Amino acid sequence: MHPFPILRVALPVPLPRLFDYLPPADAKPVAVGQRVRVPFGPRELCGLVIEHAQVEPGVALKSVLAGLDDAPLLHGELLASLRWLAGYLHAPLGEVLATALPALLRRGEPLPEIAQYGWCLNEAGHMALPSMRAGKPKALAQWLDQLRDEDSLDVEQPGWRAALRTLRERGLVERIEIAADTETGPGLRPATEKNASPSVSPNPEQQAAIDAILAAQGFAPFLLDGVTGSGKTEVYLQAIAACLARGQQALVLVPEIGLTPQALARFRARLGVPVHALHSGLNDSERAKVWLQAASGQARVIVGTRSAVFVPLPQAGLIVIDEEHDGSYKQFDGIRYHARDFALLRARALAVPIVLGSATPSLETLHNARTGKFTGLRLRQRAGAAQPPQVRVQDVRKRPLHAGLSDDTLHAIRSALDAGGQVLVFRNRRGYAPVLLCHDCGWSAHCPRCSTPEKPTPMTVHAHGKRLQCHHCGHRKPAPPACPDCASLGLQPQGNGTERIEAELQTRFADVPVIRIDRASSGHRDALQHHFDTLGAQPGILVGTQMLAKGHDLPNLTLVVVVGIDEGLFSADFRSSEKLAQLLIQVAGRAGRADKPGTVLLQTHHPDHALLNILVRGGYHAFADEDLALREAAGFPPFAYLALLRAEAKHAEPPLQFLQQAKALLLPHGIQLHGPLPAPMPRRAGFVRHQLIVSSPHRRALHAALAAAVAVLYATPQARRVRWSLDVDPVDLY
DNA sequence: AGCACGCCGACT
DNA sequence: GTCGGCGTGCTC
Repeated sequence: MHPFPILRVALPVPLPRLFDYLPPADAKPVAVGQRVRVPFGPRELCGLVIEHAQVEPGVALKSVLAGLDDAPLLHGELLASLRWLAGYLHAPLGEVLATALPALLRRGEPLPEIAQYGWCLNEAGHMALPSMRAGKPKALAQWLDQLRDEDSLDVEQPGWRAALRTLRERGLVERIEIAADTETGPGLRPATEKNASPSVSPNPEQQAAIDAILAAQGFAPFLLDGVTGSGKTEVYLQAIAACLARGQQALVLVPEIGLTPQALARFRARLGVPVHALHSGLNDSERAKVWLQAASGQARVIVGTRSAVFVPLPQAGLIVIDEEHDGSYKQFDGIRYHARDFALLRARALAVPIVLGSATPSLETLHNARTGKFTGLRLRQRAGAAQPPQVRVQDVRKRPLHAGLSDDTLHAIRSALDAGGQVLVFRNRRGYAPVLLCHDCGWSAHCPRCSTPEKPTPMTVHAHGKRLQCHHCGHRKPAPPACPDCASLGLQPQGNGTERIEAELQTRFADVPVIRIDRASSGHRDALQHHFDTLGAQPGILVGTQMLAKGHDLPNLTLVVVVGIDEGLFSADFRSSEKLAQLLIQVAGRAGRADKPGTVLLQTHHPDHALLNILVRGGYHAFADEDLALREAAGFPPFAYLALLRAEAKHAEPPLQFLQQAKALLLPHGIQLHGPLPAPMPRRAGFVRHQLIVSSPHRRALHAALAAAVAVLYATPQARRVRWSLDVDPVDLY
């Protein structure tokens, strides 16, 4: 038989290959990048055509049922970058594409309408205009003497709704679809001097950073390294404005917690063009629209969280990653991509500058800046001449503690409140107490689904001692009234979570509001904002976890208390000290304003700990020097490349067998292997977990080995008996 | 991952 | 006598 044309299709199944189909019966040509509906076993799936090929069929091919789009959905740079990503993560292309596409489009649904509409006076309107009474409708009618973009109404004509309704009822205006090249009056598109609010004049450091970014040609990675309040956003804004002025698109990635309505409002006000937000608050249809608006070039500025790194940028001019060290850029399940790293790849492919901003850059990024791969830009001045906070390490050994707080700390809180200030108490443990212990026999409450005889996982006490909850699997149950082992009534919550600290502070400082901020108390961003709004500028205390480390402005924050960092000082993971240092610097950066210097109080039982002292005396960069040296000596990133192969199942044998086989496959490639070993959390939600760490000082060697092994692993029968995953460049080894 | 086919326990 | 448990096999 002669070879004949076929379509190679990526499908959302965990199989590392493409599937071949005959063109659809209707004989309409299907281009690469178009979605197709195909039969797959007993079901139908939506896939994406990746290649055309001339192939001698080894098997009888089925036909594509239908092409779903008139034009390719993915093409050019984005399609090429996603193909690269699938290779880099050793993941099936179909799954990578399913992760990258908005859910609506991945399901094969029709493209939502994204046409933009404008309003203008019709003939009757032009006739009626001179004789209209003065007022809102007349003012709007005058403005609508030329076609105006619908989006610009909000900005240019506040309170337009009632006026527009009046004009419509009188039949004086009409709504017209705006084609991409239609001329519109000075509305929001394109940017104009008129509606972009004037920029603050940058200080010399900011100006130098802006100049460097604007002078860049083609791919140019920058690290914008500046402390809190040093004005990184101003640099982003000016770089974006310049990008818009060239008629290009800008993509801005922000951490999950950073995409606040205020931040968006600031971008909108300053840039004078619509800013398209892409975050978890949007529904499927809204997400798909923003994605398609980016693809069409209508969306000029896209601000989004991790998954926004997948928007098409046909006229790309700039990518910005704010708080580039933030952990939320890495996806921890499914396709484990790192949005910062993928953004760097895309910037290279798109030949545009990319700005990574942080007060506490990841050690990878810092290393890249030091070796000259990235251009380092420093901002050292705090805006408005704000003083850096004073940091005090407080030795609490042998001191009495009240819900974990020392007398000195309580006094400091009292003084700060009396001076009209606000206080933030930071503790990285949720709940009331981390452990429930029997004072008589030593029994303690453990999670039945996450514990092993060797490694029991305690359940955290919640709801003032009434409930137990496992923070690893979410398992909940009522706290027992008596010890299950000895029937003693002497069950005591041990240790202090945010809930207990809140209770303690409420009784001691009954005259001010005490507000707790953690995952349990503020489920969504609006609740979080509400908490900050209720406090306003009055004296008060905020108690919370990581969520407090950044984001919302507290106008009068003068004291930050950090409790319970000692666990973090001795954690075994190679990245735990980096994370702790970043957290401490970020939390500390929130203290103090122009006229009110801030104080940071670190309570610790290890006042002599080396990391703590380097950090307090020398700041983040001194810490980074030290930690980078340790990483180099120990052969950890950024001086080596890692991958983590994990497997879990109800019983221990299948994961071990699977990883043993993986080890046998990887061994001949001369890379370093560590394991298989029980995972640091050896059981979770009833699953036994093992892992194999794969590393090499050479990226190419690591990937060659992984590629060879993974191909076999997908086909092995052992793989069916476990849930397994490969994490390339794992952020930590947990 | 789904989904079907295929062989062994407690229910109408 | 059946409904259904999940083992294993396949998907162009």
